[in-house]
Amino acid sequence: MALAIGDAHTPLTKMVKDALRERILNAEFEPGTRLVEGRISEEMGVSRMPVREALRELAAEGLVKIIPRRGATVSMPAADQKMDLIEVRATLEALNARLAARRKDPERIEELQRVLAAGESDIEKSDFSEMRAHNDAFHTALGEVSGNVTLQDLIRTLRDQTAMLFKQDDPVKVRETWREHADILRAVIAGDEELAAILASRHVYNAVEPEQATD
Amino acid sequence: MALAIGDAHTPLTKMVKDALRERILNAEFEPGTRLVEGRISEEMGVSRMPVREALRELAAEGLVKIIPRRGATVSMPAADQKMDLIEVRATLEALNARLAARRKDPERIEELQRVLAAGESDIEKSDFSEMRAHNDAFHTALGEVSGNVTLQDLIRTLRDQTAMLFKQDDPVKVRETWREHADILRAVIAGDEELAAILASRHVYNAVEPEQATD
DNA sequence: CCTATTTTTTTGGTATACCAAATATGACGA
DNA sequence: TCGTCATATTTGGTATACCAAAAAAATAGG
Repeated sequence: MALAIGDAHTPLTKMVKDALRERILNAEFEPGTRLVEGRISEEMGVSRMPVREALRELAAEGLVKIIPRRGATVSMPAADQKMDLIEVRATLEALNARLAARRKDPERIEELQRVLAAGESDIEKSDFSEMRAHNDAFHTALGEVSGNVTLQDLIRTLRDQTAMLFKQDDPVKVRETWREHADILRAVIAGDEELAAILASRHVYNAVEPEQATD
Repeated sequence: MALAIGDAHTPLTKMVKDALRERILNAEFEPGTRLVEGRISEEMGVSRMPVREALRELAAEGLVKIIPRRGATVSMPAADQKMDLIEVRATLEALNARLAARRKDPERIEELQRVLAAGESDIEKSDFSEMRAHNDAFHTALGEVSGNVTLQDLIRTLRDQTAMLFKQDDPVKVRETWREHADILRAVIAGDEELAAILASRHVYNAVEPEQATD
């Protein structure tokens, strides 16, 4: 009993969450499986509270579905929701780019250029983990150029929700990705709202839709 | 001690939340005021748990800001965030209408027409509370026509966040609102994505910006 | 074999109580 | 007066324990 990974001092909620997430992603728990609080808490040797919390958070991430009075079940993310997510995210990223092109705050733009350069140098070094960080940084910075905090929050949430569904770091694709970043930034600097919006939207579809669509 | 409104059997969390919300909206608590869990729970005669929960929910609504290890403070929504919210909501409502016009599920459309008729009859009867319910129903139904659940969720959240900031039921405006609903529905039925999107977007600006909105 | 009823599980919601870590506050000495 | 250290508060996180309402499972009846 008790969690296999007994890192004292990391919140139990997080441990429970990670454990569940892994099992879900490993298909150890198939979609539709009921996740009974009591059972999990017993199995992991924690009280129900951190389990509840973990389930809630997983629900926010989209891995679990909670129906009132029915409890939590493993939800099959991908498939049906996948296109929905992409559609929404593309739309918001487009709005974001449009606003960025409209406001184009000089300082933030500089920051963007810095991140862009960093990302491009990561490609040379094939440093994927740095690249991922810079990718996030680029999108974050772009969000800051637009200046719309609400929008940023939503996009971040959507990014979290799609993150694990479509993650992959194909060397070819990565190069493509940063080329697109450069294009978007160029459009933003030029103040071409329409172009920036279109490029940003397309960027989402490209990054997220590998080759073989599961749907 | 204890909540003034002692409705047994309504969750304490909700009572706490409502009480806090009211005081915040009444400016009894000014923006920036610290909301100390212990103090509130004592004052209202409940334990800290429902207070925490209430604060979290209020944070989700945007009335309160929670900074890690710093606790909750009253945030001043409106002003700066207002346009952000509207911008995002308008964009998403536009996407929603666009998708609705694309898929136009016959059954849902019927539902929409029913709600539209109900809303229009509310106008005759000047039944504002019914009207508000039908207004929600209309938007919900429109969301269902589009078929994008993710989108629906986001829009609902945004609607919640804007609800109390811009609420008003002016008899004249109300008539306008339902005329716009009719226009949107017409565009959806006609399958005119572009028009539906534009009308839906404008609808948000109109409903939310008392004077007028020509963006 | 299917349905109605009873029993057992679960979920939600809450109280109470600790504790460690982080923050706020106040007193103190430079 | 100012920076620093000690002390008091708070927040987060968790355990444990109840309870009512709702759902699921088991059982009785037709």
